[in-house]
Amino acid sequence: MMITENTGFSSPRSDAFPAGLRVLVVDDDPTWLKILEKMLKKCSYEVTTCGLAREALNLLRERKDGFDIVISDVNMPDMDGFKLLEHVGLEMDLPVIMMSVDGETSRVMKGVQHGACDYLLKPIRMKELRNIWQHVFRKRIHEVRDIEFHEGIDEIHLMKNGSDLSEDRRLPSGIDSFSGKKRKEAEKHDDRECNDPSSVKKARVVWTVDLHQKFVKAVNQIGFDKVGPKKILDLMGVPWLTRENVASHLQKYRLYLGRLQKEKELTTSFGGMKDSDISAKEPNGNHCLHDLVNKQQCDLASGSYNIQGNKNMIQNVDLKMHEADLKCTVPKPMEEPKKAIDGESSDPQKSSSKKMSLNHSFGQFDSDLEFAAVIPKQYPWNEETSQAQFSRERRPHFQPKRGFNTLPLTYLPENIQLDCVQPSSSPNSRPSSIDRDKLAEAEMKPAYVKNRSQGMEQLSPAGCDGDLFSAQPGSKLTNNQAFKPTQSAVCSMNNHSLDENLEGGMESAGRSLNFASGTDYTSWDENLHSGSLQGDFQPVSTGPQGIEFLNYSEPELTTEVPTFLYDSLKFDFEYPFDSMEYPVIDQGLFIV
DNA sequence: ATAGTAATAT
DNA sequence: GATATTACTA
Repeated sequence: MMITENTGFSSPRSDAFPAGLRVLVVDDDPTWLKILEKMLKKCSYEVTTCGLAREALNLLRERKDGFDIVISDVNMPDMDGFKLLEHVGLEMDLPVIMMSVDGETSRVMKGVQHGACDYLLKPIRMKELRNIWQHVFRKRIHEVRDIEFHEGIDEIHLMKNGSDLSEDRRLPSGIDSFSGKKRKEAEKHDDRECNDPSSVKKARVVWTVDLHQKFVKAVNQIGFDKVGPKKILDLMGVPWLTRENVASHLQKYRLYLGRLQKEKELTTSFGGMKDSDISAKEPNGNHCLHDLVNKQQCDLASGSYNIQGNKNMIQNVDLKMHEADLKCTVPKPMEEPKKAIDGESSDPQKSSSKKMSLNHSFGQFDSDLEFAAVIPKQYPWNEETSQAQFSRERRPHFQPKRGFNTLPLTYLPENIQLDCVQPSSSPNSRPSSIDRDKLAEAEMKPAYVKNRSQGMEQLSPAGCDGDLFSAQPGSKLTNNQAFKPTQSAVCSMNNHSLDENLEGGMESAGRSLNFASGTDYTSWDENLHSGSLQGDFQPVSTGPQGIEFLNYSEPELTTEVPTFLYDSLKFDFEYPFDSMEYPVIDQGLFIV
């Protein structure tokens, strides 16, 4: 399929983070080996450690294609790190990163001269390890660059993207070129290794449900008033994310929240108006909106469940809003101080009122929203692009030799479609408009709504949803997907969430999610929190993901939605399903 | 010098 | 529309 990549290169998605990159770490100090292994794994890399240089060399010789990059200490008893470097350079074209405790220029120089692609000073930080993959891709990049431009530019490009790696101790670009000598030769080899991943380019972060969940979680933990990209980034524990990525997402998130608020206000004050408007579009269940609005007004109301309702509302509103507010930065809601907010932690008041207010919505919505937000895109069926995204999201497997990368991409979409989507797909024929019209379909979703809270059910988005759906392809899926079982589960959850929301705004969101997801709530929660988990799970997920996905997906679909949700948390692949479940929400989330 | 945000570009 | 990047402020 073709994706609409801007890159002009052939390679489809360079976006994916190269999870699974096989790294060989060589250091005579077992402590460092352990530390590095841990850190690298956290970065989603596949790590092999080795205490002896000779042993490392043997390993490399045995498994010619077994590694993508080598990180070696300079000082080692059995063999000088430089020696190893030399051998590796001669016998294989693998990029080698040298490291040592001291940054003595002469040594660094030596490393560079011997072909090291980078030189790290020992207290090595995650930041520096995160982007070592760039060395692996550099060749490709070079190639690409040739196509595109001159050399220098590309490199710079890379550096930028990748980034941190070199930040601290990065060697001059020249160094890279050094190592480059072998690279040429190696290129052929590398090509194979790195092939699929395709060219490098920059990775465009796809905010999957999983990521967004982490994001929200982090936001909640930090406290709305205190949130900042950096803090969020740290809490999220996703190694390959940059502060900029988070900042960007945060912007979007705030925008979204702001919108929500605005809408709220509007609804509140002009509920009638909206209704009328809405009614105009969809006469049927708009009254719900009013009710919803009212509820929403209460911070609690906004609770996750409502979310759906909200979304609907929002969407409706959006339609209107768009024109005027879309960009308005103003939206920041200053309305309520957030009484509810305090619930969480932190002191709500200090920070800007606007934020606070937003926050409210944040937490609550987030949970729900998260799913919704990303999901739509993910669905492959929807668009080719979606596919691309999908793959990326899944993550970055770029493992050259491993087959899984391909797996997910290929089968995922199809399978999913078959199972879940199909209906939707067939629906292609049926236009969105139809969807709306079809209350029956709408009913599906509404089902949850009803279950949750009777009052809410009015909201049942049927009417509103229709719009939403129409708007986004994902919605279709959701509709189709909506299964009775799931719904029931959801409903129960929802109720809980509502209560909770009342108590503590933010948390409620998280909880609600959990509930929604069903069982594993805790586990996933943890995942979110602990970066380490992430790291572990991510990589793992990569390999198995595809497989698991298959297994899970089908069964779960039939059985229970909630399950996958959890799963999804653990394994990205599942998302699709999840998303399916929470269609409505999705749309609403980030509609912006 | 860094972090956050708004604005703008892709 | 989503995300990246830039520019500016604190």
